[in-house]
Amino acid sequence: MNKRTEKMAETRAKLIQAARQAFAEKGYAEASMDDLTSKVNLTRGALYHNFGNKLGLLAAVVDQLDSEMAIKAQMKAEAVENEWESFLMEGIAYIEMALVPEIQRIVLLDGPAFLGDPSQWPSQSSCLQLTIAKVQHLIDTNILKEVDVEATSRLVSGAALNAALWVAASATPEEVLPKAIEAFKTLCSGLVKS
Amino acid sequence: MNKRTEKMAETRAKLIQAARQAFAEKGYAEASMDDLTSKVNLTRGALYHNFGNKLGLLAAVVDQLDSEMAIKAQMKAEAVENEWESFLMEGIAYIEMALVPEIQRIVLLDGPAFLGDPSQWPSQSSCLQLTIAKVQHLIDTNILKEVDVEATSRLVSGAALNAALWVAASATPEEVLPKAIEAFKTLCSGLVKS
DNA sequence: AATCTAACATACATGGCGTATGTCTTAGTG
DNA sequence: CACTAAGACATACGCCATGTATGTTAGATT
Repeated sequence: MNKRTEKMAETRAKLIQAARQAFAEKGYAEASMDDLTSKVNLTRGALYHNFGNKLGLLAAVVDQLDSEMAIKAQMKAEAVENEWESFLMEGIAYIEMALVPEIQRIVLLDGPAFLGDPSQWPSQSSCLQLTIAKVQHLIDTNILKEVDVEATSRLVSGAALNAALWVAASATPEEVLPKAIEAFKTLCSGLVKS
Repeated sequence: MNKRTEKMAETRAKLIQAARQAFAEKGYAEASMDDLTSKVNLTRGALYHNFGNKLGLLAAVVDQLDSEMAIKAQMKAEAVENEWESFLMEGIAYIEMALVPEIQRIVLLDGPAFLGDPSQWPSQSSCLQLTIAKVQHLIDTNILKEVDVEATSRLVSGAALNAALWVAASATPEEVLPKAIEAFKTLCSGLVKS
């Protein structure tokens, strides 16, 4: 049982890739499963066998994107020495990633609408978990006020994502992005111990 | 041409009301237009005549809810003397309203997913406009730092809405709500001039 | 009063999802 | 090395929902 699992993993990957493209372009609701499967020379049969239904495919796609986002954000954050600056950099990384149409459309818009609250997702939203860990650490090291960890994390990530939606919808994203980042920093400064 | 427009306004109201209920219960995608129209003794004919298509109906519903939200938030905010406290109260009001399933599902989840970014809606999102005006005023009166108005407003409202999503998804909303409010206040404190 | 407009209902066409069934390849077994 | 069992995927079908095209009737216009 080697050649079979190998091939199955390949078709799963193909379907997820096709779905990423289709969902990003047309949105989850308008994406046809016949279309996206045939683009990788498969049929809906493969899809239902591997993912159960259309929502299962969306969940798989969201999971993959979420993981990729968390990795990138962590890398960007780790590149900064200062702990507080590192925290801010993570948030800024989310804002910037949320500008990518694929992420915005699938993870930020369709994801919550069709899969429910991100914290309830199977992946548990790696991004959110990452932020929670970081906030906890900053509280432990006496940098942040003693706020509620989960609540603060949700507020911060929510602010970042919403800022990104605004930037992306604007006519001149390149011009407003720095403003969003600046406002984000200012807002977050309310969390630091004085 | 009086009795006709009168009756048409009535059917529009009936359809919007039915849609509010259907969208809130099943979500926009899963709501059947045959079902919701027949619940008020109409057919899809009335719907397409009045709203063009299913998205048109959603837009009308969102517009109505958004207006109601803005009014409520303003009332709550006006009840507070201190300008800064009043601003916070507005945000808190949004958090609390976002706990109402109807608002959460339709305005916060399905709205952005199917209609796009709220700032591009026909209603232009009264809630957002309200926050923008308030932020501008607080900057003018030298209470807030000189941040970018739009960016800050988006961040603040985004934080509030995301906090609400978290509260609503939690097992014990009554217990987490105060935490969310507290965290919101702390976060916003970063905006005040020191 | 006659006609015309428009609000709404009815009927039809299209397409998508989900499931049930079929087929073929691969892994295991004597 | 056949033979069988199972799983991965394709094919075929039914159902339902949206959107549109066509009717029908009530009310406005003259």
